[in-house]
Amino acid sequence: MDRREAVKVENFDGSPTFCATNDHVQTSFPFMQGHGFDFVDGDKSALGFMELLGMQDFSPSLLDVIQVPVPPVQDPNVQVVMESPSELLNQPATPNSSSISSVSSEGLNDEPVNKSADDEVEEQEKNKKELKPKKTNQKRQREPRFAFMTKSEVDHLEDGYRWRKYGQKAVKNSPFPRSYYRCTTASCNVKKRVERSFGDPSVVVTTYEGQHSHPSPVMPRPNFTGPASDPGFSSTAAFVMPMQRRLSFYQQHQSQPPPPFVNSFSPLGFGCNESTANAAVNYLQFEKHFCSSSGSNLLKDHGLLQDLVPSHMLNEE
DNA sequence: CGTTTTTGACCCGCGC
DNA sequence: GCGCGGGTCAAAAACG
Repeated sequence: MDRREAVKVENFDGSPTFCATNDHVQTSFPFMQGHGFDFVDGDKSALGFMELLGMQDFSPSLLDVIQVPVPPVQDPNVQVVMESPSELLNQPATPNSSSISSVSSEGLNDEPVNKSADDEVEEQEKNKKELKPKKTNQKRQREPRFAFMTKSEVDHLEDGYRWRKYGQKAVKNSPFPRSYYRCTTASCNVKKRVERSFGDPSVVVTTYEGQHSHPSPVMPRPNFTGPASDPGFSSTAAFVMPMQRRLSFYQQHQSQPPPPFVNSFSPLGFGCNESTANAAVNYLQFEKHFCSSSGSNLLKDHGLLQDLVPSHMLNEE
């Protein structure tokens, strides 16, 4: 099937969000709204956007697309920047690159360092006395995060990595719970949250936090023929495959070399569910673009979907 | 039997 | 200070 349509999905706060559909899986980027991407139903530019994301050799165009939406009162070099409330929202409305890159580095590169050996011992000693001795003199550090919405009947979309669920919480004002997953790879600190949109229960909102420091553990099956028998794997394949495209995108537009694991990917030429691949491409592209660059583009969310979109974006409508 | 999920309790940040 | 909500822990259960 090649049916595609553009629909509108409501965020938790009721604000509309563009969402393009390709068959039964669709993905949207709420943060685009209000920055030249106020798509409406049937908007052809919206369809083109999704094509850029998932279907064609889109890499340069994708970058352009992302760079176009410059929030008002912001430096043109800074695109859409989402930050944790305690870190950026208190800052003036003229963020500069340095603040962003510093956040990026602390979130992405210093992850294993923020706990010294002394802290480790101290923590263990405290452990005997208290149940959960969290550091009291240090704010909990947040990884860069971004969310995307995917129209799917499956809550937990496969993305090529292995996740272990470590929590589930009821979401305020929503009948659907939020699930918390952590990458099962030992050294990898990536987390993700999965929840269904209250406005449209068919939409799954996936929020990724951090960046994988390892290749996807999922390998293709030799005799894989199609998605019918194993939808989960079809999604997995779809999410792994775009790495090649992702690499070329990175090499063309990033000043620094891609992480080693990107190059370590072997070509995966097996078939996949195209619609799921769209979501996969979307995620991978945006993960790369917003989470791994050294500061030119960094996207963070504030936790929930409404947090993902800066208030000035939401209020622009 | 190892791994993953479930789930209640707990921690933490924030607003009032 | 207190309450609320988000996020995490960890023991027990479930699963393969």
